[in-house]
Amino acid sequence: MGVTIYDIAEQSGVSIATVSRVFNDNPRVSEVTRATVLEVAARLGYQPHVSARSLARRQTETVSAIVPMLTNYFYAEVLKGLQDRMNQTTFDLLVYSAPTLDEIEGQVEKALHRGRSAGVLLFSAPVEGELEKRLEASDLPVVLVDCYHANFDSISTDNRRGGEIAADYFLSRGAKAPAVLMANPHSVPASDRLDGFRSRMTAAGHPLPDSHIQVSSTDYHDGFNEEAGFQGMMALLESGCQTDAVFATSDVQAIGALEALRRSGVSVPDEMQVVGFDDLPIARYVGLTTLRQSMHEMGSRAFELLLDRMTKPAGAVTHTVFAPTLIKRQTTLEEVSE
Amino acid sequence: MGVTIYDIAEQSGVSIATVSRVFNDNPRVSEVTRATVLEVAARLGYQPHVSARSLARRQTETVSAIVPMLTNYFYAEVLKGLQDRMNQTTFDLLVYSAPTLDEIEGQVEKALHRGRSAGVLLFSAPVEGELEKRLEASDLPVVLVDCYHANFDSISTDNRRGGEIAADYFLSRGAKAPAVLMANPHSVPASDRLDGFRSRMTAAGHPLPDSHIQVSSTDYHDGFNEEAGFQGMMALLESGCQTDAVFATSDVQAIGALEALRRSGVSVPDEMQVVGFDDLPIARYVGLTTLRQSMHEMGSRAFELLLDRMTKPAGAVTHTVFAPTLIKRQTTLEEVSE
DNA sequence: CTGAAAGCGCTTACAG
DNA sequence: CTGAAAGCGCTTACAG
Repeated sequence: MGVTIYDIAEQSGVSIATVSRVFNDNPRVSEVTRATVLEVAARLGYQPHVSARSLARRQTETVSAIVPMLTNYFYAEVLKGLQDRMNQTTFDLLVYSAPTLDEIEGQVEKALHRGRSAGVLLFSAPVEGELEKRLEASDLPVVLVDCYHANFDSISTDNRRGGEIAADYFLSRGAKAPAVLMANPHSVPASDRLDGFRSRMTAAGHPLPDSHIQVSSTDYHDGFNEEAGFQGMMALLESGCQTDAVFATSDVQAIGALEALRRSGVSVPDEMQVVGFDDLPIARYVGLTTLRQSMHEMGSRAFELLLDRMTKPAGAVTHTVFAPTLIKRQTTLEEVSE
Repeated sequence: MGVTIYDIAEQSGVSIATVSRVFNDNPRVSEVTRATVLEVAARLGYQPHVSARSLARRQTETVSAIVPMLTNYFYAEVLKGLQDRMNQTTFDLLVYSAPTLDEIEGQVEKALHRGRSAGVLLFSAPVEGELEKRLEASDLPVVLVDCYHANFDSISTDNRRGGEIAADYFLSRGAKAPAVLMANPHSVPASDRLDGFRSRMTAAGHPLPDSHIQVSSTDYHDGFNEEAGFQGMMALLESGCQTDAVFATSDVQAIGALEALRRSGVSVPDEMQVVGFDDLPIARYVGLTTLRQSMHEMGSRAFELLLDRMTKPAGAVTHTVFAPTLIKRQTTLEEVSE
């Protein structure tokens, strides 16, 4: 079948050790033999066998990413950043998906499987209990993305800060009775966004009543979905509370809310201001004011953190936090120049 | 480091061959030794080494997918379908991205690398020239997704039919001067959609003038992006042509177009009807009439085709085509019950 | 600078 | 039902 190192050795008149050295850029090979080996290899279309190489080297060149759901734009974009950075290397990317909490452990188990990958990127997972133990027990490098644990490198957005910015912005624009469209409470990013928002409102003397917090009624994507935003907004409108501003914990929820407002004939931003979170490409096209996350950069940095950890397994644990930035558009402003 | 087959053999008092047989479900092992081997393995936390296994077996349990861009919802959803199906097996998924045509070959080369994967899923790639040769030369199973080549199994949406349905629908609703927001012409799916639409208009005695075809001005995602739809719609409005209906070759383009219409004060659907393609989750929330593709199912079927091909390398080549379905919403209808 | 040899951790005929 | 042995295709000290 495949051309092996033996074929090349034979046709080049050298030993397999020398052929191997050539392909490992070992300097202890004369220029002339290097050239002939390369020439023969090219002629025969030789490629080193991936498995044989990792077995002998005791190390792979693949990285595993475990994400809740590819169809969530946030994960797709972070993975894109990861891939773009990885393309500068020879690493390959294995992608596992774990939509629900109980699936995470199983996928982590796969990713951690002996000989499978050189490192693991775990997305948006609460690292505790069995999962925590499993991760601690492994000697593979692990980087957490969009979540946190003191003992592992992590990278995430400052979600709490995002909530604070949203609250401050509403306050500065004179909102009297803001509400929050909240994803599932067990989602750490969502909770942090809510906490930041709430703390700022309280500090400003406008504590957020529980009735102004609408938790996602549907679990899909952890409550980060259009339907949840739509239903939440509807419930808010029907409850009769005098809400004049809504902070949604994601853009997709905000978009569902905008549709609810449109159908209900509530004008945006006059009667209701809306702020989302993420800054999806589409946000611009529905004129959504939102908090932008640096998704692409999170991906590329995540890979670099993993590389660092491979090099220095015992180095100090590091936590990288990106500040979200407020992007103002028509759901809060009348006039916008873009 | 890791626990090997030797450790288990020793502690179980059997040979490594027997241990191996147990883990390969070989029936030629007595129940009692099987039990003790399993017990010892569990106690030691044994996992077969992935690379060693594939080297010895001369086959891997990973599949490679090469997609243009994860951030494109279509690909994310198809991959989701793929993963869901793969999760019923022990296969893992390697994901490569090739945003531009000239990157495809390089990524295909990686995926085809000796010992890397058991099969390749190639998305939306024009299989011709060097790429075609490379694929033909390989003995790995290949399945094309969202593209076509006579010699390889493929799976795709009947894009031409989608265009026809859109045209028929516009005609039935009395549109006088439809226009098309077209993605990049080198995109085969986009061309097919346009062709179907155009042929039907011509057949009905309303041939589509070139001035009514707005080609994407931006290359991002092959012209399948909001900005392209926005600019295209703007150009159409400014051209002064009496367009009253627009078929966009994707939902994202349609959404950009809707924004352009909103800003220009053109009412939808009264003055302008809009139809997209894909049926993204968001389509429902902007009330977009569109042609739905069975993305998830395409993914799962694609994997099954690959499995079939692994089993029967010489079996007849097969082409699976999904019919798109028209989903009617507010961008063409006044009243909709959802 | 180069080669012979051991080893990476499995699988799989071949005997028994 | 079980074991000894060869082999998968590399890498890497160890000699020279």
